[in-house]
Amino acid sequence: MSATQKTRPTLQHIADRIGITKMTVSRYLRDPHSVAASTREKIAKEIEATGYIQNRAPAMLSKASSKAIGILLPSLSNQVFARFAQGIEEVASSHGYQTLIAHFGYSDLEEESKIASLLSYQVDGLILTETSHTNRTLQMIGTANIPVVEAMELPHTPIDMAVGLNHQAAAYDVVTQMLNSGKKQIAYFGARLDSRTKLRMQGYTQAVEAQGHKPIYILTEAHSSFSIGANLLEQALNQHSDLDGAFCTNDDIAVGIMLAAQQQGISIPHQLAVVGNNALDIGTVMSPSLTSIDSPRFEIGQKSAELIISALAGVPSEQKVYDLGYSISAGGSL
Amino acid sequence: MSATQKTRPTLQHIADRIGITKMTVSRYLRDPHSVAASTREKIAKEIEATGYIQNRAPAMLSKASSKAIGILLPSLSNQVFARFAQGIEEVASSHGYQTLIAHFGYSDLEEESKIASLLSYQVDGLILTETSHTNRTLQMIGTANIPVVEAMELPHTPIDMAVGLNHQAAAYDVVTQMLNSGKKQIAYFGARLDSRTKLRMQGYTQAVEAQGHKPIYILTEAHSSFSIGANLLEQALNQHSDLDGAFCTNDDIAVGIMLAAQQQGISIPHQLAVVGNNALDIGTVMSPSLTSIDSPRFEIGQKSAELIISALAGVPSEQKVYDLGYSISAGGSL
DNA sequence: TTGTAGGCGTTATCAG
DNA sequence: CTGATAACGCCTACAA
Repeated sequence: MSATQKTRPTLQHIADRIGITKMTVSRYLRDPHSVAASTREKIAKEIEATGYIQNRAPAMLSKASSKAIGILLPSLSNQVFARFAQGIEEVASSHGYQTLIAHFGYSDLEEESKIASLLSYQVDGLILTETSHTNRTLQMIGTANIPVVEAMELPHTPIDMAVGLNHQAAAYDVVTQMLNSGKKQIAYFGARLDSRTKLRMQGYTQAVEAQGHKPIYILTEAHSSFSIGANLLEQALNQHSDLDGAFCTNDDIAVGIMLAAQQQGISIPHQLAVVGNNALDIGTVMSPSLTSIDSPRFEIGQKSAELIISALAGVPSEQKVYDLGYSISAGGSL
Repeated sequence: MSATQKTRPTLQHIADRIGITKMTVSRYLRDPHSVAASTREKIAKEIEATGYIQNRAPAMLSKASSKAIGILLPSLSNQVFARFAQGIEEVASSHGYQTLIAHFGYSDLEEESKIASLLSYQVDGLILTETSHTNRTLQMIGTANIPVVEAMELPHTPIDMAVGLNHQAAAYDVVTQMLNSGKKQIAYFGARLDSRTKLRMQGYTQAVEAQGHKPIYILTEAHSSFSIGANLLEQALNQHSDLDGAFCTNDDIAVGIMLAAQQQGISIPHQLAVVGNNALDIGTVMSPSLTSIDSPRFEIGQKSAELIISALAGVPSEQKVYDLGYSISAGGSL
């Protein structure tokens, strides 16, 4: 902790103390065995003593490469993206890449600003989690000329690559199951109206209309939460007293609905079937447990990182869009 | 989208097309009114057309400044840190600073590696969320010579600055309330044993011992979750059939306990009082609602960012440790 | 095995 | 108002 010097140590500092040139120190850092054993020891000792920290700025300058992948998450408060980020990081770190995380609160403009920021740090690749972008975002990504993966969905015209699942089909499937179980008045509960909420709504609508029912939408612009779920149920019951099913854009809302329903003595699934999305842990401790559409988030993260890294290694993937599927986590709420 | 050039546009490219030097373009970017009106228009047009993206690498090289603040979060799946990050970003962005987020899964070593990474990108300041660090972490921070805030807790010997609250006192207070309400066999439920879990445990222990009771610890190394809460309750009831209170390190565990208890017909709070930490939204939709210790996370984030930015502006704060207090969000579970 | 020269993109400084 | 120059720290390429 004897910080005699005010400035961060550089290769030059280390070299000077030993009486060699910075070039030798640079070589040591990349491959310790490329320098003489005696030199090696001296350098190692000095690096240890000074607490030298690598400086990526020069590499960013000369090669426009930062060994970093930028990750854009819609929100930090949504547990869904934690496993996704872990999948990315597992693959990235095993290939010597760092990850830089930014979040944009489901806002196009905020996404644009965060992407500009990440690009200004010369990230080598980008992993996005929305498929709707501003024109300037698209332009920046175009000029940056780096590999980009849009994760979670399967856009018809991806910017570059995409890894995700068919949310619409998943919704169609499970809503059809609900109908087949005898439910007739199923409402769709959505919040925040991001693109996945809309896709699920489409799948829902197709399923109910296919059986001759009218879709019922209970929507809010608010950020989703457990308490919003509870509020939405109240709103739905006021308008549709014969409601017997709830298909929810996520588990937060689904759990909020279950808890509110049970407090009113509505039995689940007998009087009201509830289905969510994302299969979060909380659904498993509910009674009955929550039926939810599960997605391979960790694997989507892994695959996204693999695609970026392959592209950076000069091996662009032939296939541009990967569908990693979904499963239905069956619970007692349906 | 006519990407004729493969390389990212630079100031030089833009200058060449107009027939001026890059220096003028550089000036324009920092202050558009520092160049002649006619020049200004030409530059603006060209920047718009090329989709120029700022490159921070040279600034990082020459001034060792990146206009970025690094944030280290223990976990992305913990909702607690979302508001905290928002508080930081609100202040940072209003001062022209970006944020770079990394997470370390409550691991010292992972924290060290993420800090090394952030420092290699020349972040101008660091906001940490743990008070236990490896020696190498401390050394790196020392040599980096940048302002550092340890947020959430109130360490006795902060690295530099700290903003947080007294978790131990909060725990003492609320456990004392539990005891005063007539509970005698209160257990502490902890997971993952991070430093805040330990502080709360100390406060709990002091409170129960002050009234002549023996502390009961129900702990797990596992990552906390709703289902872990349910499991821990089962374990606790096996060992202590007369359990009448549960003080939990967080709301995930508390809610898991409440749901599991209610499924067994245990009435809350009559037979079992439950108290959590963090006052998450889910607690408000439980029935009864969850009593929980609430913390000013957004404000902690704001204050942390303010301290960093003041220090960077050359106005170091006299006071090094800020206690932002806590409140008890009263619910029916106590 | 180690050293020297040059360059990456931007900005501070000084000159015109 | 605009231009020329040098510097930041590291790595590639070449030289000894």
